[in-house]
Amino acid sequence: MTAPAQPTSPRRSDATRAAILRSARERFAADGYERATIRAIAADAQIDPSMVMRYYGSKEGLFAAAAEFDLRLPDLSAVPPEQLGETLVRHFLTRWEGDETLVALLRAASTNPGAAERMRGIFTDQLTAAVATFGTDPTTTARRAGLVASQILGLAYTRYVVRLPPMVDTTPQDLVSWVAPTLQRYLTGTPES
Amino acid sequence: MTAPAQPTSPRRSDATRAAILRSARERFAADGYERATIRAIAADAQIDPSMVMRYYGSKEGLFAAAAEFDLRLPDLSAVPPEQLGETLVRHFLTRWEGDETLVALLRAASTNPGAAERMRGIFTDQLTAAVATFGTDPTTTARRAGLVASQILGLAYTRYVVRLPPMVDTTPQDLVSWVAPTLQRYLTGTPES
DNA sequence: GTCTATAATTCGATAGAC
DNA sequence: GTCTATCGAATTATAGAC
Repeated sequence: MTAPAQPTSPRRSDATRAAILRSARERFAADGYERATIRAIAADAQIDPSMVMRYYGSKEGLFAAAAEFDLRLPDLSAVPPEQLGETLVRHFLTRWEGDETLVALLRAASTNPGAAERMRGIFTDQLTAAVATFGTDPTTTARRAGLVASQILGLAYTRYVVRLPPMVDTTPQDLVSWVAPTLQRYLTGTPES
Repeated sequence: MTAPAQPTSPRRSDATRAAILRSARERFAADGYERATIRAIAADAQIDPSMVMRYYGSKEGLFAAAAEFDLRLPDLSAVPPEQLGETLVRHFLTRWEGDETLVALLRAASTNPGAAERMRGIFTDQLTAAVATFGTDPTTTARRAGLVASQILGLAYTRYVVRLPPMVDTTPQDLVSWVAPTLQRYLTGTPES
């Protein structure tokens, strides 16, 4: 994959593929899966619509490529136990403030079954794995991860998708201080606490 | 509106209108705004597609009628202050377990600007008004309502839309005990608490 | 590799017979 | 009030010229 040993092939137009993916993420994030059209994506990337089909086969294939997403969760076992909540909120806010892929996935997962499946996979695999790295009762791991996902995705949904005014106007710092204790309890606490 | 003084008009086929609305809510809830077609809704209601247009004018008009939604929030000023969180979570869970209108709105708001506007209106007006009924600093009311909305909608999104396994499998009782303290703090607490 | 032309569907909406 | 027939527009996807 990353072995350009020959100076003869600087990849003719890999730039085109990258441009398509950028435009696709923008459109999918802004309009959702069905309203984002291949024609519009191609126009944004200033290429011909048929190129999209040639490179990615179908609209589903394009989405699958554009919605590849890694939460890039930090190693939670290296975090002081009482800072887990704060670490997580801060990570998520910075992670998706600069990358609209998650917003695209969030919007698409509302109506597209394949996107919903991918969303389940990401949060089930990546988040559950991260939660499992520090020592709580293994039988509660999945539930703790689910609760964290509910608050994290609710934050993203209200701030980036529906754009509720109070959630849009609040600074990342304030959001962190309000939401961190919630995640902290979901991760390490008990219901009644 | 509600003055059927004449026994002569039992409304010929108001039943048809009601059947259309029921099917519309089902389809909008299951498929979102753009995938839910007038043809499919009419088929579900076992009527002709043109009837939908005749009664509701357009697809947007149909959605507007089908997505009419009242959160039916209880009078929070009559609730013991320390039970506010629990009261709210329990209310929301029962409210939308038996009514798919909110799920329809949740899905549609992801891609349809009009539905998003309605969602903003519902949570800005109804929820903010309810939060304002008990005595906290008025300048924090909007933010508290926004935070509550983020957790409540995140709960609905993960449980009913994306259907994350741990969120689907958890009983309403357990969800209440986990989420109630979160809302309690958003409503009456401080960030650091 | 890039683009034109178009096939094949599908949808919202309209007109008009009965 | 209800239904048939259809229009016009938009979409994904394909075939093939250059």
